[in-house]
Amino acid sequence: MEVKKISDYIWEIPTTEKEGMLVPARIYATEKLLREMDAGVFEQVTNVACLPGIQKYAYCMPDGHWGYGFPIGGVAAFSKEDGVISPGGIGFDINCGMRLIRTDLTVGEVRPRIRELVNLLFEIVPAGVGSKGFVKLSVEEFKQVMVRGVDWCIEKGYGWEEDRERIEENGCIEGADPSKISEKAISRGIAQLGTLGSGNHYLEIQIATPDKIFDRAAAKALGIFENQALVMVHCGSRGFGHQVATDYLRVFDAAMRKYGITVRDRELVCAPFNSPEGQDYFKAMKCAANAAFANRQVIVHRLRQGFSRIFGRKPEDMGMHIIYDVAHNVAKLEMHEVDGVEKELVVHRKGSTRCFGPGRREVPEIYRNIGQPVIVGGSMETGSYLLVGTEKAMKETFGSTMHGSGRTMSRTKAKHEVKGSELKKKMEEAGIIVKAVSNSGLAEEAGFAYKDISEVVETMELAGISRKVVELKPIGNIKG
DNA sequence: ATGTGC
Repeated sequence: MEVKKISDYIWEIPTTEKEGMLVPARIYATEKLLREMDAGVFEQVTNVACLPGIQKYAYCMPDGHWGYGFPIGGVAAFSKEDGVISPGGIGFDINCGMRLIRTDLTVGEVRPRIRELVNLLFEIVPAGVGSKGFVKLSVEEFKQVMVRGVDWCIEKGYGWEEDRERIEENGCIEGADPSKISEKAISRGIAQLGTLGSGNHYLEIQIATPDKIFDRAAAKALGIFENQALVMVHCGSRGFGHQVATDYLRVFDAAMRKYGITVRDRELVCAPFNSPEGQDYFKAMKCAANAAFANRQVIVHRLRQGFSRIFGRKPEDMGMHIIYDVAHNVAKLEMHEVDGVEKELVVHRKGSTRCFGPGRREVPEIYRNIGQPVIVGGSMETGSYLLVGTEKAMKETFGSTMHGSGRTMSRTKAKHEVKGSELKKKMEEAGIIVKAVSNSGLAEEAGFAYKDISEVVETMELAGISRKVVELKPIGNIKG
């Protein structure tokens, strides 16, 4: 495939490369990361460029890799009037996302208690496939969670009033409609509030590395200081979102025939955004997104309790404020400029993060002059980053950046490369105390199975899309 | 990612 170099960090595949491409495809990467990308990325991103109503470019971020229909690391914006919505552009785990919680504690206070802390958090935050949460809900209450998200949690005592504004969409996307949710999705999701899940989902105790605070002013505004302990949470909507995606893939199969849409790959199944089917999925997707925000909220509530038990102080006396919460698997209606005209677009981000620049009204007032916080999770061995969005991102990528490091090795291969028990020992020697539901699950997440997070983050920094604030290093990890 | 294949 012909890949044109636009800059040191942007590569373009022209519309002449594939029949039916409506816009060019753009990949953000260094030359090295581009070379390492699997062939699936090029195939998939150019397939996406063929979807009806796509605007400007089909994008892939530097952490991109092969996914269901769309690449993971993908961004695609569609016209609200004559574009589509596609579950494959959002992902099965609807509103999979990251949340970062600060503390006033230092590494000196936390490290001596880390094993105790990891053991307790593992006990009070259920993890693993099929795990059940501690919150018992009636069907009516679960529907309230779908509609009200974090607001419901705060009302029930699972959080603080201030938490709301420190979450993308304030933890509640308007317009969720539980009548668009199947019985099966309800039965899968009803007992899962406050659970971590499995795969690459985790809860991690991290330290703000002193020589890795890149922007002092932004760090201060975000409540970051040298040697500070923080907690990062990575999880989504569990079996509930998965079932919503499954349900609507089936609905959309029929809708495609009805509306005469053809796609290059069956996994790109979609429906016109304005069709009844498209709107039903959008409303159901919002239910799952709100349930995921609520899931992370209940987890935060429990980890505040856990810290309290270990350190003998109230969470509010330890400064356990949420820094921010980002969704990296979701579609949203947003205003963006296309050919000099402000338009409302259906922006799909799948394994990519919104990174709005300073001044946008969607950015919480407390952060409005530094830009939207972006939480990027690396592998459990390497570390993570807190970034902020830029004005340039608004112009170039519909205000979007990467979401993590991105896999380079299959789960199966990773498991053959290292034994979970050995990896655990190696991590503990390196100062990371880990407690996982399964050892084989741990091996799948080994650092060598992922791209170098620093290189991925640096790419978007040099491209001017997101700016580094601080690098965070793990000292404790709880894994499903 | 996922009651880890329908």
